[in-house]
Amino acid sequence: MPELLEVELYRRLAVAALDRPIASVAVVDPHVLGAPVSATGLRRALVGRRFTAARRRGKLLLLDTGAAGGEGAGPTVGLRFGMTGGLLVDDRAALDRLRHSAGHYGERWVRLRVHFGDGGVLAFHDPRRFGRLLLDPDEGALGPDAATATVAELRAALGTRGPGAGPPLKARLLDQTRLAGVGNLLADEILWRAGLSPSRPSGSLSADELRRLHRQLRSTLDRLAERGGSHTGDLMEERRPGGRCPRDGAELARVTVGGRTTWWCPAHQR
DNA sequence: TAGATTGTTACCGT
DNA sequence: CACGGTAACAATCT
Repeated sequence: MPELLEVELYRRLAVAALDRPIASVAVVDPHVLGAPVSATGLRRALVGRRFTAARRRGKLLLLDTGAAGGEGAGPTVGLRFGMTGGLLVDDRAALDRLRHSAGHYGERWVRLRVHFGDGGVLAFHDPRRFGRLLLDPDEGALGPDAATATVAELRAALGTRGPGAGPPLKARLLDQTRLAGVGNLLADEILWRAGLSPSRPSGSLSADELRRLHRQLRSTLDRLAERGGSHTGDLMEERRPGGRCPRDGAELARVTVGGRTTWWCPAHQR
């Protein structure tokens, strides 16, 4: 579920966890910790501190820490939500439902808890266990955030190797090191709205097509944010055999691009 | 039951 | 070596 739009909702929820002293950390499932982080190491890094800022870059949620009393910066916690991760603060969720979780947040899928001195708790929830907690993640490894990327940044992300060159356009949109935040559902929706084929060579866009893609990137994120998330696109209900293009009624094609299932309209996406 | 799933990454071949 | 495609990961849902 979590693409950029969902992680932004998690970020806003996480603001409620700021400036509260961290009393203890319960690693319910050690699997959520990346190899270099141990449960004791994480406790040592966090207990006695507090979260001071909730930031986001692409699909990565970043929680900066400082000393509980005031001065003294601590490590930054990075939360990567994988396919099914979610966040709860004081038992409130950013999203009412999560797919792959029987429509609710179950106790059995809580992988990590951060307890605050006031009795509250921040919980990391992840049925499928692709999510990870990272300490001081390399933010520079991610491309510019898709929600704020400029046309020039988008052009750089796609590459400029010229006509016929480069990987499929969709594969580049999904490459988090070039542009951060777009996942499989958003990529299909954006390309559908922009009228561009997912398999166009990434370097083959004209200046006009590039501007169109940039405009649709922005407007799609705005529109789906209003509607409630990455799964609220016009294409979503048609992602099935026999699904039809909501714009022109043509039967959608299912292909694999960039290793992901891709639905697109051969009639108007060029 | 077989097949699919919204993310990331190690590995393999060109 | 750089680049790009594939499988693997884990658990659940249709």
